[in-house]
Amino acid sequence: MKYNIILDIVGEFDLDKTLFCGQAFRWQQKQDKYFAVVEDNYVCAYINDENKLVVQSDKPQQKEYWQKYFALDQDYVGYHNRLCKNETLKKCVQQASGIRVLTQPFFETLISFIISQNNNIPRITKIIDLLCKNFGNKINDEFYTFPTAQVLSELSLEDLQVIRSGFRAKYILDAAQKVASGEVCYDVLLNQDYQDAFITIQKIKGVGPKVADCVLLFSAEKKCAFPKDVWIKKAMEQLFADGLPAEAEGIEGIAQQYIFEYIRKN
DNA sequence: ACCCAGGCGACGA
DNA sequence: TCGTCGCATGGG
Repeated sequence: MKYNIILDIVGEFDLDKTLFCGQAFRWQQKQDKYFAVVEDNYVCAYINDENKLVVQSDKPQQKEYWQKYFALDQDYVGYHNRLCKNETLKKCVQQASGIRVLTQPFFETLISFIISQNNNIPRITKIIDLLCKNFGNKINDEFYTFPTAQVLSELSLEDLQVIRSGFRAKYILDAAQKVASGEVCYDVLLNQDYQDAFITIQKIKGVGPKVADCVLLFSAEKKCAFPKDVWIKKAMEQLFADGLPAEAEGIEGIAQQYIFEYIRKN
């Protein structure tokens, strides 16, 4: 780990919850440190005794990249205050305080949430792990890069059989082909507003409203994306029968993380 | 043996 | 356009 970056934390920040609340699938905890491969960089992250986030890595990376990745460039004090004006949202925020919405690499996020459909988290993690070990680049005995769209786009369904992803394999190939060809492009999604990006990403087979919102929220910086899975639908019935409160307007995705964590615990 | 899992596409009305 | 159903696989 040659490179060392130290980031200031403003507002609530819970690294453990943020990495293991179901938005990311490739972080591993060892004692009080967390390890992963992000892009092609082997990374270790931890909170030091001055409550700063330390990010160590094998390759150089801009400080701004990690601020955005860990959402330390966002006004979470402001989000927090706004959401807590609503009593029900306040309960969710307090239960799940410190969770942040990461900004993760696009292709990895896209494929990960395609794999997540009609699936459970242990198996999602296992399939992603097999995908990286079979088609990514080796960093060390445990860690591999996430395979590129180019590499996956050249595979056949039989090649992909080793990851045991079932009916999702054909969706993975379609996503890889459309990203590799440029038909679906991250920079375009970033520049589109939410509504247009929501339509664009669903051109990929196996990407419906839920997966689209996950990719837009967890990678393409659309804070108003509001992924509606079975848990959130349950929460909406129980807690927000009249729809999301006005306090969440524009930051529905931030609220979603708190609500998701709350409903799963209760 | 069954049931379900951060959904989606195909199909019929 | 809307509701229903099958889908690969593995763990409980």
